[in-house]
Amino acid sequence: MSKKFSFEEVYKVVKQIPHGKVTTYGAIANYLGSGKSARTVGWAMNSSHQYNDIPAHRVVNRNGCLTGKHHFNGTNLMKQLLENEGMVIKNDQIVDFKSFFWNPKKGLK
DNA sequence: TATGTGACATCAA
DNA sequence: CTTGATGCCACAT
Repeated sequence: MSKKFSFEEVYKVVKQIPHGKVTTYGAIANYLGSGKSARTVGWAMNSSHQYNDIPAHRVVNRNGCLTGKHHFNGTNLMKQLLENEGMVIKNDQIVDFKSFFWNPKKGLK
């Protein structure tokens, strides 16, 4: 049941991420119907730079690693934002990531 | 129309 | 446990 999706769909989901929670590219892709298009989701984030309502810092890879921090303003901006949301970052990785994980299927229902 | 790309995910050794 | 290689899909040129 593979389904196609647009970047706009990705943005919509990312914008729905609750404060203090995070999700993964794969989860978004799976929620949109294409579990194998996680890369495309990441690419959508890349384009999200031209927007200002996309909390891309709440989207990380499956390991909870801040993969996209290099694409932010500098280096520690993403980390600061996540810490500001109430989580702890260690070695560019979210501590107890699964506890902060937010599933789009449950969140949006 | 075809080719290249990328902030991932998963498997094998 | 760590590292390397492969598959995958939507978008830009």
